[in-house]
Amino acid sequence: MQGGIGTVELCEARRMKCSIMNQPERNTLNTPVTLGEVAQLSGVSRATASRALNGREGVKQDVRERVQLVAKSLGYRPNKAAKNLSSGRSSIIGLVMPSEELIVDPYAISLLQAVAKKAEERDEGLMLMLSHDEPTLAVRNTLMDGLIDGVILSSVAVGSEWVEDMLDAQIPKVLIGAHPFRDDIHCVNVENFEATVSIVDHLFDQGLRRIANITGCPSRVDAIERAKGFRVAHERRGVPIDESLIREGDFTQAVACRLTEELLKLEPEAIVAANDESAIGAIRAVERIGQRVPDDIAVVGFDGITFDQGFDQDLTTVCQPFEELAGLAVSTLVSILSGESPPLEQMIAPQLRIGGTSI
Amino acid sequence: MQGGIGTVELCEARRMKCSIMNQPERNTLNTPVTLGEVAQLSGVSRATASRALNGREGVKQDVRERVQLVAKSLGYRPNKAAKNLSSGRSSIIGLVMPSEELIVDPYAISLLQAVAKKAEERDEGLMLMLSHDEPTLAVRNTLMDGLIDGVILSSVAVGSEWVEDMLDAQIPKVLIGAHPFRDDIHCVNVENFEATVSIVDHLFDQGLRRIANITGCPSRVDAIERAKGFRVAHERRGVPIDESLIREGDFTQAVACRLTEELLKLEPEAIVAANDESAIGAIRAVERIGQRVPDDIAVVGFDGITFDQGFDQDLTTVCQPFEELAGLAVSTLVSILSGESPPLEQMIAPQLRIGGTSI
DNA sequence: CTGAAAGCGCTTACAG
DNA sequence: CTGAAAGCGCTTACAG
Repeated sequence: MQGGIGTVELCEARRMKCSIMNQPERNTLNTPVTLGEVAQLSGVSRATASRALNGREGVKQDVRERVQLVAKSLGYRPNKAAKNLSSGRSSIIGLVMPSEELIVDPYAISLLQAVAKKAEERDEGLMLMLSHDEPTLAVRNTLMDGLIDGVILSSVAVGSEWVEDMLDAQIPKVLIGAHPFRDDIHCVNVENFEATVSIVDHLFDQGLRRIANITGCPSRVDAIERAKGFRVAHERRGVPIDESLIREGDFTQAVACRLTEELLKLEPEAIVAANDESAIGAIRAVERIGQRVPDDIAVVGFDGITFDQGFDQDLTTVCQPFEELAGLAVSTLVSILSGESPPLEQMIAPQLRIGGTSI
Repeated sequence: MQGGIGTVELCEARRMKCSIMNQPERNTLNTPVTLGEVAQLSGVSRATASRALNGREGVKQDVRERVQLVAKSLGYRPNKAAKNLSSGRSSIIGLVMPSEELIVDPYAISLLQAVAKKAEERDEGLMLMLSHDEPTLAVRNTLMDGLIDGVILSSVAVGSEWVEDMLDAQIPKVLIGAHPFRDDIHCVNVENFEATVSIVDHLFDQGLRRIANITGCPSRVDAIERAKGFRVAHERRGVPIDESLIREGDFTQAVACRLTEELLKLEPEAIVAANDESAIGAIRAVERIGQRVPDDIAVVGFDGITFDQGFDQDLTTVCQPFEELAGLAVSTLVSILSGESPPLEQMIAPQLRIGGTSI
């Protein structure tokens, strides 16, 4: 360790400082190492140390390396509060989701998990902002408090008042999923439409023609897009649709189960459920009347989370690219915060997974 | 507004300052109001304003009120980074959960939601820390960064290495659920044992005697406690247990479904599932062989989240007091952080909910 | 390429 | 009861 005092001495100095000044106990055992200490031990000023550590240009290579080495060996971790205060960036992003959806919809949970992971990878903190009453206010406040830099929000809530408020609010944001009426908001989205076409095509390929559809909540864009995919797939192949086989679901097992009980009387050969939960509900109904999937009827879903759910059947479905989606959302938000102008809409094509419920 | 300049003038002043100094654009439209501005407009020093706003004693009543009024009318929001830096408290708590559990276990999600709500109510930010590889390290780092003050962790992960590490680490923490071998850690817990006794008693009251049990993961304390409850309930009533009716599950639908298929051959009159997911799996198995719940067999669960899950049956279960649990966890952590010594273990008795699957 | 200095917005002994 | 001042740990023009 060239230049400056040795590690041992500094440690000693720090210990003395602590005991002498009777520092108020911090949350950690040992007082954290500060930039000043790194600088001192590296024999440079705090300014230079800061620049070296933050990859700012204009630092001699050997100096940079020395500082970095010292920082590492000291286990230096920059104090985020100080960094935040002086830089204006907190490096925390908010994840805004409707509180109820989280409970009902495994999709929301998978998304949450993926965003948490990707945020961590980019060294961004993730503040959970489950919206109950006044989410827009809460977000705006948190933003004003300097606690978060911006938010990622799930479009599952698009349509509810608060999301509309939020979209209008001057808050750096990225939507996961699309908004039906607005194209002025950054969003990352999945090809719901084409993916549904391909899963219906898959059923056609099995020789199935009389296909039922349990749609999702009509207020949600993904549901609308999937419903459209169902129709267009038929049109493209010239297969007529029996309108009585199309029923409006709400993405839940319970409703899908009830709807399927009705549908089964019409003897469809397959059921296209708007999501995996609905597919599971459908399968339950089929089993209740003693029939079997896929021998008596094929069932397909959407999302690709049934396996994780501990569901015991190998569902044919479309796998949401959760991690890609989340990664893109995080990086898009970060680039907005950096003053860049990422594309307003970014699409990802999900993957079809053929399972045992359709073959 | 007595003392000091008027609101209009200050606003004017601020606007000028912004435009003249060509302030770097913050994340918000208008530059946030600072303590200095509140103080100036109130005709006091920043020190006094700070004391007044933070409810510190030693401020004349009328001064306090004036400052508070000014702060309110200006929409003052203290900058958290600054507050954090000078006070050493971030007012953010971490919620640590195993990433996988979140996907598999609705219990974890309900807990997450409840903790988010309660943290918000206490004006504590909630940082989500889903643990993948090195959670202890991540938590310790985040703590050292000054980003979080402490953590709440779910005991669903007790037994995994990282939790054990975490428990030993010098991190302010509260466990939700118990730890099998340690009583030196603050935890809030539910009466799993007694609750299970009471739900089995309920089955006895229905005249049922031949009762099966699908347990939870043997590594989890709640599973152990519930399994014990099942046994003790029998002992207390003097009802013999058929050991072949006790099977080890893992809290998932899939496994419970498979186990139930086996159990049904032994013709039990009822199945006590260790959680609602298992109960749902059991019901699926029952329906598959064309039998009905509760006519042919009664099924009960634990957790009380099936209703929200969109499950269409009214399950008899024990309702976890999620909000109480979460509220207690948050307040316990806060009191630890304040240097107080809350009780190490706090128990809550959950409520039995009689549904249509057992009567 | 580097450093001294000012500043981010708050809190808190220390004097009065 | 109140204020001037120092300090929390970092960043960033501004000079050299």
